[in-house]
Amino acid sequence: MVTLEDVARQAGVSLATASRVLNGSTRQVGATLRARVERAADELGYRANIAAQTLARGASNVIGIVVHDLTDPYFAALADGAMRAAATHGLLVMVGTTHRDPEQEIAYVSTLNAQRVRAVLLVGSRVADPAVTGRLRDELARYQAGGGRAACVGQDLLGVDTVAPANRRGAAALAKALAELGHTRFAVLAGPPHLVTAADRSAGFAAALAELGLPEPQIIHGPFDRDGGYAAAQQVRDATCVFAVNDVMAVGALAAYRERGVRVPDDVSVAGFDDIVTLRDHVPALTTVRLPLQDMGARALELALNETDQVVVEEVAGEVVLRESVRRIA
Amino acid sequence: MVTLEDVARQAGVSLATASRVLNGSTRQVGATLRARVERAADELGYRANIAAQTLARGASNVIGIVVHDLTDPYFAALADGAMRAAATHGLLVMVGTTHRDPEQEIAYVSTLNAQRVRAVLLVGSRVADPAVTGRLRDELARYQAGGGRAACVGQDLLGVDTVAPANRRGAAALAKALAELGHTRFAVLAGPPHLVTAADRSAGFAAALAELGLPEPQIIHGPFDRDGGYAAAQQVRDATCVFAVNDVMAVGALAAYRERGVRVPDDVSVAGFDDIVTLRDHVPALTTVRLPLQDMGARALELALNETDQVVVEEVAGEVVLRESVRRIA
DNA sequence: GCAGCTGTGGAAACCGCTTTCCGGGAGGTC
DNA sequence: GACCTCCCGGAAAGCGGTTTCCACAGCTGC
Repeated sequence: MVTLEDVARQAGVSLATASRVLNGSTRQVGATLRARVERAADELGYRANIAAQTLARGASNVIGIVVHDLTDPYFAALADGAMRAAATHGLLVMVGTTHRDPEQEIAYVSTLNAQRVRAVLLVGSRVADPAVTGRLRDELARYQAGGGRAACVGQDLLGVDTVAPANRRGAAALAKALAELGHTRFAVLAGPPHLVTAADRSAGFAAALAELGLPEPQIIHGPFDRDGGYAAAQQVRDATCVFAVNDVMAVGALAAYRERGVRVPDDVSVAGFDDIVTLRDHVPALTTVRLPLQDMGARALELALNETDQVVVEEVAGEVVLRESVRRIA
Repeated sequence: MVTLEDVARQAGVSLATASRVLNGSTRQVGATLRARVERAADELGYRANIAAQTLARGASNVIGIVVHDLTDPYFAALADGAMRAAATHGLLVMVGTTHRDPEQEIAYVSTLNAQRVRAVLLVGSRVADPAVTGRLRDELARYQAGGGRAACVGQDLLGVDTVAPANRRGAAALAKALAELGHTRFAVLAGPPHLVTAADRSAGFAAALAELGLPEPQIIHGPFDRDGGYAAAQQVRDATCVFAVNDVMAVGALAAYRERGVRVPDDVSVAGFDDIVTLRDHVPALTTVRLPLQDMGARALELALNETDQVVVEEVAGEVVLRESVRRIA
């Protein structure tokens, strides 16, 4: 491995001069030496050792993003948005996936802290477990005490800058739109009770129905993924409209209905949440609540990089999008 | 930021002892001192500075993965497989997305080299541009000269360990299967001519048809994504069966047909390639060639980590999966 | 002609950790 | 009891950069 010292020797200059030429410094270097150094670096194929730079400068140009599952298009979109934003700042990205294990999330924050990354983005729903959340907060606090910056996409539970999707309001708006179509008997494929995102959407939906004087929906809990939606759909009794708390679950529900010969939307209406782009060609087209996922990811990064001390929480509204998977009923 | 020295001082031991206790060493440390150090580290909330460790050890525990586009489920699956494998080795992952710009790919290799990452995974099709490929090879060679390890998922064009999907053979097998259903007039939504993956699949398909004595398919070039498939499908003339060189394009084609009232598979059969999991609920279900994407990602990581010097190329076979999007014709 | 700048190059301290090398004490052997 | 080993603790030399501080021009201005 060729080092700066090799370059300096080859160019016949000091280490300091070589460093100043090659790795941006405030100091000027004369044209002659500058050219000599550049030529030497090029000839030798010098690549700065970033670990050494990070150590010497006390700051790295890496950010960390922690997501639940990269193969879930929801997280892929958020991560992509954040990564694009990072690229515009010249930052590299380290991605960790927890596969929905909150302990992993804590472990990642610790590791990213050890890496002295410039910022950490926690992407995804919080869990309703004060103990876990507390430990995560501790770990984050430790990281921030060392000068780290953090932001979260999800619920404002960590005391850091947060981009918070308006899950309650979005679900409520969806409930109203569906009620306007004449539906009165609803079921909610509600996901796991401890997942705050799932719980919020479910609660917002139910609250809106209550406000409209409609009967309580049937609440069915289960996993937050496609198979969870598939399984939960089997348990629906006697509803004209089913709300799955995310699109991927809704797709599972649609698959379950299709297999059983239940027609959507003729026999039952189905709606989801998120408006995953990959699903835009699904048949029937999914009614959902659109979230600007890429923007949210990018925004979270900006918040994290932002130098101000006060914690900012930005709520992001969802937009109800009615498509073929629901229909007006008598 | 609390350093090892702080811990050592608080515990009343030397730096060396503290290091040995906290960061795995071959050397033993007595129980008393060990406990003192651990307590001090805990009290102070010590987190090792990995940049310093990397520098001192001369080796990092990070690997780099370069993909084209994380929001494309093909890459998400490959990346996820690689990341899971990395996790079992205790490695962290740095992900870069090129958004299909080959220059970006070269730039990432350079950056990851500077980071002294343990291994680099290049995931995705090569481009048929010898100049670009040459520069990428140079950059990789430089990285490897410094002790870096590299592997690729795609074509064996870089002189590094490679997991190579059997694109030609897979497409050929698909062609035969479709011909067996009675199809004779084919169109290929071939993607961009310079993308080797697309070109191989297209060529393998055409070659198999030729071998069967069937007429040449209509070849339609275009972007490698959903919209590319959508647009290309509009140009198909007079074929009973359309092969899109990847699933995402096939979905675009299906959307185009659906909008125009062309029924699949009644009026036209459609097949893709990859067997993207997220699309398993698509209607009609997509006939395709299954690639074990997660395994391939994981395998590429193993190859990269493998210490042997010889370059190994592993071909991965695809499996034809016939589903509703194709039908037998008279 | 001389004090005082400014602009540029180099020596060396330092970033936080690992690891080699050295030394001293405990235990074993004859 | 002398002599060897082991075992374990600490001092210090790196790892590859950055940056402070100093030195030495060459100018400017009066």
